[in-house]
Amino acid sequence: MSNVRVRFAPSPTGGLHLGGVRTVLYNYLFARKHGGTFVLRIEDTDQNRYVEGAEQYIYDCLEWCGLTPDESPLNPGQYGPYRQSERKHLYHGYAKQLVESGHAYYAFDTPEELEAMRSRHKTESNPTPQYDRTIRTKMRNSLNLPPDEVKALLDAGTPYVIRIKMPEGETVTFIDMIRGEVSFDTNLVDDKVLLKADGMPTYHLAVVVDDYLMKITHAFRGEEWLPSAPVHILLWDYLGWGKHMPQWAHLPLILKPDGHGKLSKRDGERLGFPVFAMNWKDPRTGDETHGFRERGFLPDAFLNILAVLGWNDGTEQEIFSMDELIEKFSMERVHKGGAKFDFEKAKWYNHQYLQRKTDEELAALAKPYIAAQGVDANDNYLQKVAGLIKERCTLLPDFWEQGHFFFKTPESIDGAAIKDKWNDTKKAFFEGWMNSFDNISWSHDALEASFNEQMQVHGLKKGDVLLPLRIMLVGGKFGPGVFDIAAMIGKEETKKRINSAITKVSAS
RNA sequence: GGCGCGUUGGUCAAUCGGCUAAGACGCCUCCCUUUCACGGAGGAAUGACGGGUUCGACUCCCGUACGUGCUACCA
Repeated sequence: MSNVRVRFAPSPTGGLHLGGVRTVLYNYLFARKHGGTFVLRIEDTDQNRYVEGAEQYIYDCLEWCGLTPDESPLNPGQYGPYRQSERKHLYHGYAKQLVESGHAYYAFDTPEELEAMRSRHKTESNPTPQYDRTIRTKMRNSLNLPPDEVKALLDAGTPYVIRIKMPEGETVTFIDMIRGEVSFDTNLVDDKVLLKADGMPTYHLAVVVDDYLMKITHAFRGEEWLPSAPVHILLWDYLGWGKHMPQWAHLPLILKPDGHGKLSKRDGERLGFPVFAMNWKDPRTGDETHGFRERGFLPDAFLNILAVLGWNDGTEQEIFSMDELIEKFSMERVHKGGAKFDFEKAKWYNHQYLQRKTDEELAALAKPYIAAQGVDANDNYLQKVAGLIKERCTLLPDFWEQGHFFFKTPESIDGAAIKDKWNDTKKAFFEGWMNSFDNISWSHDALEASFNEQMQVHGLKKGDVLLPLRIMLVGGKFGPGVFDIAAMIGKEETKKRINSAITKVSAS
């Protein structure tokens, strides 16, 4: 086991976005490839955003994907606790240490005062004034207040936050595994809050403290975190942990297929595709957001889709097994730019994965969808059906869509397509063919042979009766070979469907 | 507005100075199949723009444009 340790650190505020799953995947692949440890840490420092069930939902998603963490709140290692809310007592000391070393300070400004500051300094050219090196001299903080007054305020239990004191005129530079060298001017970064008035750390403090304490060696997160990276880099340094700082990689964003901006769950609902890994029902609003699992995606296909959304191995390979991904993945080959999500290609992947399954596996996968229609098919029959229709199936629910006629008599048939050129000869043909049923073995080949024989008898061609037969049996112009279907559904059912269609066509 | 990051066909993308610019999805045509799908063969479609550097630039540098992210006591 190497010393590589990575972590996925979601905040349990809702469903797990496909971008989040990709971050998990990349963490997982990196850990496996390097024989390291994959940690799941719950970032629940904002109690206002706590959502019932969201944490469990994350576990369920990871389980469905097969991306099980080596250490997590459910399976603690030696670096627990793994929920930040349970680590609350750890952070204050570090924040205080930063104040004492002069890299942070107490700020007593109330939300109202901050609000006032922002509106006071707001101008056309500076629409969002920041609490930065120029503003901090005008606020109520331990940098400006006399020491005894600060002490009095503290002793009186006045609410305060601790802010980082951004240095002046420095350039913070670091090497991102994907982007290479990235640098920031500290004059342009504000004094971020490190410890909130409720005693909880903000992300900025927590991520540094926890990554250090959990001995994280490589930190991967979305590109949206890049602007606050200098704060984290500085914190690692100020806390005296510089040489232990993880290597960073900021992953490109996943964007909307149309329009602009990053992909949100709303886009999925609007464009008709899932954005979350699994269905998520918000307990507060009751709103349900659709997931890939319920849409009928296979977890391995889903993961393959995400793996190549921003990464490729430099060859023409499109389909990768988990073992291949582990072997080939490298952060350096992750694309820098954001990628628009393409649902059509996602479906193509799922179709590919479906084709690679055995009929037995497909039957097991399709069974719940068939059962949901009130059909209790036996496994052997289901397997044969699966083998016959799988090329036509892209998503799991397609097994019913494409194969329902194997289980139930079609409720309605496209009669017009038969009636068009219907005549007594054809009627005689079908009756004659049905009469031959008792004299043949019920198989694809025998059915086809007797069908051809009857065609000769009545002077008909395939084009005259093959399509009508299909419609009689399946209801429309789709499905696998007609004789395969007849062979499967049996003699009585075949006769029943033909007779019913003849009656219907003759009557109208 | 400021700052960061990015920019190869409609989409995902290869290319690490030699390109007549791969491949995949999607689209179109044809073949196979008297259904649909699968499969096969073709096709249309790409380096944002302007300057450098270089024998040579999609590849390196600079600028511009555009896109995107951040700019909370949210993550």
